[in-house]
Formats: sequence, C-alpha cells, structure tokens
Amino acid sequence: MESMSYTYDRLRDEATQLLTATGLVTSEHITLANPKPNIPADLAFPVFAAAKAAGAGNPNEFAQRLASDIVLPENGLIGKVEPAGGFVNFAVDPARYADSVLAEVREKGDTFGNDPTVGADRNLILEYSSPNIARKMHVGHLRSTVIGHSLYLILKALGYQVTADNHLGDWGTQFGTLLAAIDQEKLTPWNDPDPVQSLVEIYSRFNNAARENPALMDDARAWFKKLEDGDVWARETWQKLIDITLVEFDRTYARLGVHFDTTHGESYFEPMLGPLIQEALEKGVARKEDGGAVSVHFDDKLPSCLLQKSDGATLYQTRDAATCIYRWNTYHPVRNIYVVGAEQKLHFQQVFEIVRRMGYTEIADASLHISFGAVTDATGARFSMRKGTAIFLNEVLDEAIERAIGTIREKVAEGKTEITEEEIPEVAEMVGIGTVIYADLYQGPERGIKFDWDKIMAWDGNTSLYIQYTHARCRSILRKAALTPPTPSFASGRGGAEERGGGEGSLLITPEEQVVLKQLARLPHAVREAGEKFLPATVAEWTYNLAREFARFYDKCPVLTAPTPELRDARLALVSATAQGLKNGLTLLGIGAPERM
RNA sequence: GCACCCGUAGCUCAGCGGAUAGAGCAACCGCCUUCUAAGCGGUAGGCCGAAGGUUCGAGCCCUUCCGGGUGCGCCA
Repeated sequence: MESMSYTYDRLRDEATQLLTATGLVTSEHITLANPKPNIPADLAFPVFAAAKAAGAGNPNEFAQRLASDIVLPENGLIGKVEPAGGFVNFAVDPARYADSVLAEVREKGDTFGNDPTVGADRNLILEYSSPNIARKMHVGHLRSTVIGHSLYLILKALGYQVTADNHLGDWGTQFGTLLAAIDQEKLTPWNDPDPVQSLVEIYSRFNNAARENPALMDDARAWFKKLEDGDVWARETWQKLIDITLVEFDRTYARLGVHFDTTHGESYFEPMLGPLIQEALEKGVARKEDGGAVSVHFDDKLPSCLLQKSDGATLYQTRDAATCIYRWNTYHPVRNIYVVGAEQKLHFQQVFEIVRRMGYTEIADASLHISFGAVTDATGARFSMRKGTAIFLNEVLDEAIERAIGTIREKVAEGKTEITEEEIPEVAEMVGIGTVIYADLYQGPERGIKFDWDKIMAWDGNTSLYIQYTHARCRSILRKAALTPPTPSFASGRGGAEERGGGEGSLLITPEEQVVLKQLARLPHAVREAGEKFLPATVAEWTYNLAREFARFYDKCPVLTAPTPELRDARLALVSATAQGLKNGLTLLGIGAPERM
C-alpha cells in the first residue's frame, strides 16, 4: 500500500527534493528539524553532517551554497529558502499552504489525521485495563484503561486490525481465598445490595485473619487447587463471583466509553497450562525441582521464576506465557502489547523470554510491555484496598461530573453559555470524564502520578476542559454564521475564492491565522508518532497546542464581524477546520467534544 | 546486593544529538458596550541532580556517583 501523503508530508518531501536536486547532498544525510519558535521558518535542515560528507570545510558556507543553489518550483508549498548559520531554513508559501491544509481537513473530516497505510490491516493485540474479579476498580486501574483505550483508537486510526483484550484477573489463589471464606462462613455475597463491596470486604477480612493464623492461607491454596481441578461447587461459586463483578465493571467502562473486542480472562487459558508446562519441560526450558515445583532459570541476566508450584497449581507467569502463545497461534499479530503497570516489568521480561526459549521467537519479538508509574496519594504512599485508603474509580467519575455540573450552572447563571437545561447532564459527563482521562494522558506514562483531587479536576490551562471549551467556541461561531446568509465564496467551498485569483488561504496571512493552520497540518504527524511510540500524550499535546493557538486567534481576529465578507468566509473556514481538528484529537484520546458548554 | 524507571522554573510536566531550554499551575500587573473572560496579554521565576567523557555541537549519548520510586519463584 502506498503511504498516505498529507500537506505536511508533502512539505517535508518538497524540502528533501529541493535539497537533493542541488546535487550537493544525498537523502541519507537529510534529517529535517523543527525550527525554534523565534526563527521565521517552518522546517530546518542542519547541514553539519552533510557538509562533512561533502568534504565542505565550513558548514555556514555550505548552507549558503545549498540555499543559493535551490530553485523553488512555481506552485510548491515552500515559499522561501534561507541559510542561517549552519542551517537551511524553509518557510511555507502562506497562501498555498493554507489552501492545501483547509482543503484536506474539509475533505477528510472525521478521518483527518488518520493514516491507514501505516498499519495496513495487520493484526495487533492490545491488552489493557485487566482488573481483578471480585475487586472494585480504583484509581490505580484508570491508567491502564485510559492509556490502553487511547492507544486502541490511535492504532485503529493508523490502519491496524486491533484486538482489544481485557485480560480479567479471574484466576489464581485469590479465588481460593474467597472460596475458603465463603465456605467457612456459609456466605452469600451475591444476594447483598452491593455484591462487589461484599467480596472486597470478605477478601480483606480473610487476609487480615490469615496474618494472625497462617494456616488459613493453606486452606485458600487448597481451594484454588480444587477450583483448578474442576470441583463443581468451586466452579459454580467462582462463576457467580465473575458475573456479579462484570455487571459493575461494564457500567464503569460504559461511562468511560471504553471498548473491548475480547475479554478472555486468565481462566480461559487454563486448559492450555498443563500442556504448556509439559512442552517447557520437554524443550528443556523448565525443570522439575526436588519439591515438585517447575522452575525456569535464565542464566545470570534474569532472576529465575516458577511455572508450577509444588502443589501442582499454576502461577501468573504460566498463564501469561500461555496467553502469549495463544495470541500468536490465533492472530499472528505484528505487535502484542500489554498496557500494565511498571511493577510488572520483570514479570513480562520473564514471560517473553520463556516464550522465546520455547521457540516462539516471532511472538517474543512482537511482544511489548507498555508500562506506567503507580498512582499514589499526595504523600507518595500507594493506595491500599486493605487499609481502606483506595479511591474507587466510580467515586472519581461521580465527583468529576458533579463539579462539571456545578461549573456549567455557574456559567448559565452568568449568561455565558447557550447550553440548555436538557443538555447539561450529557455535557457534564463529557467534561467531567474528559477531565479525568486527560489528567492521565497529557503526560508520559513512566512517571508515577500523585493523585490529587484538585489537580485531576483542574480546569485551567492544559486540561481537557480548555480544549473542549475552545471547541465549543468554534461551534458557537459556526452556528451563528449559519444564521446569516453565506456569501457565494463560502457556499461553494474553495471554488469561489479561487476564481478571484487565490484561495481563501491567501487571506489568512496574520501570524495568528498562520500559526493555527500550521498546527492543524501536523495532526497526521502527531498521530503517527503516537503510534510509533505508543504514546497518547503526543496527540494530547498536539490538541492542546491547537486549542491554545486558536484561543489567540479568537482574541485577535474577529470572524463574524471581519472587515470584508471574503475574510469572514476565509476565517470561518479556519474555525471550521479547527473545530474538526480539536474534535479529532479529543476523539483519539477517548474524550468527547461538546457543541456547547 | 542486583535490575529497571524517574531527577529540567516554587509545583505538575514538554523538550527527534542542533540555533536564545519551553508550557500549565501558583504569584504579581493589565484586558469584557464586540463571535462564550472556562479566555487573552504581560512581569517574575533555570549551574536541566553532580562529576567526568564522546561530538563541530549534549537537557538528550557513554561512565561513575548522589537522591526518589519499583521489582527480584511457590501472590497477581
């Protein structure tokens, strides 16, 4: 499939071609940089490496020679070439660039920024969220869910056939704990008013008791073994625990707008575990220890781990290795991605290495752990379900929506918004939940997050609310413009203006207008980069910057009352394109773009 | 002890080996008779944890150290 070419791509290609056409540099020495904001150019070519390769002594002179040898084509996107120190700087032709960008945003609409040629329909597995059954989702689950879902949207926009998998924690000794407690105390949590809360309490009560009396844990381990062995009561009870928990999880996912294609819990892979251990033993990857446990040793690079406990039960590593191989056999993905906390880095290194040693090198190479730092409280302490310090995800969402409703009502009282009473609940949800999502996505994932209500609900500056507000302002202008009769040039799109000897872009020449256009043009680049780095923050940053540049334009350049009808139309086109860009950026983050707020 | 992540403005963070290191928050000063002031402009704020090295050029790459976090078989 031929790669997709946006205006910004053509700008870069044009610069590269102009440089190579001089015969002084070859494409291998060309890397284009973004000039610093104080430099009046849009693309820069640092000549140092090329000058060296060409045997030119002085980079400054080489840059001057290059610039003077370049012949600009008549209708190209580049309008000016200038040497500056060891750089050759390219500036766009404002009118032609503006026309091209506006046209492509108008043409692509909701798909502006997408590039399906990157993924080219290849399969990709993306695992995220993966909460444990019989627990409530707390703020710690937010990161995997939100980062994962945004990556899902971004990778789909890049043309991958993405399978989103919610790898539910529905297996393991923790279920032995619950079964032991339910059995001992003859409990029926599924009949309680808040069944999942009951499970959380049962689990914590049992663990507390087990610390006093370690023999209880033996009972728990025994019950998990029974579950694995297919004990009827254990299986039925376990299924009930899953069912009652999923009801609650699904409600949370619906609020967040998060989607999954499959929800194979760990238990799904359980039938594959025996054969997997057998295969690992036969291939000499694992070995049986004296106590009966099956272990894997990795030279001195990685600490060793277990595939089977001495009582015959399996572990997390066993199930993940089986999952990995299953995914290879089922999907043959080019990437197998896990969005899981940083504390599991070693775990995934071990799993991928086990799989590699078993001969599944393709899936080992394709597998990737996208890790993120832990969420802690303001003092840096981790949230603990046991100590009752955990903040539940639904609480956070409720609080965010409450605050959004409060603020919207204030604006209604001040007469600052056209929002209707009926629209408030929907918009408050978009705004409140968007705020929570954005607070996680705007920064890179490696750092930990200190959970702070005021910060997560912050409503100034780099927040989703600012972006949504900017979008609503765009839409407001466009609504008002529709109330007055459009002039012919706007009604016929770019055609009318071009007949007058220049597109609407030729009128958008103020710095404020140009900066918005140039930022708009970069969305495809930002989306591709986000996909390459698996980093939604790239898209968040682009979207925020577009909103910021537009806010400056909004302040300086009247649209509806522009000096001439032609300029009004040209600016309306810019407003429309900006609204589209903001919406597309927010959408890729999993955040809604309200019409009014 | 070993491994990985982080260390950039008072706080939270951006910064593909390139030009004078950037945003937001907080602080201070301005701007609503004009498209939503949830906004815009301005001021102030920095030995980019430290020291060596590589390079024409280092916040970015290498080495060592310091500080914080996380993880190191019968939990997940």
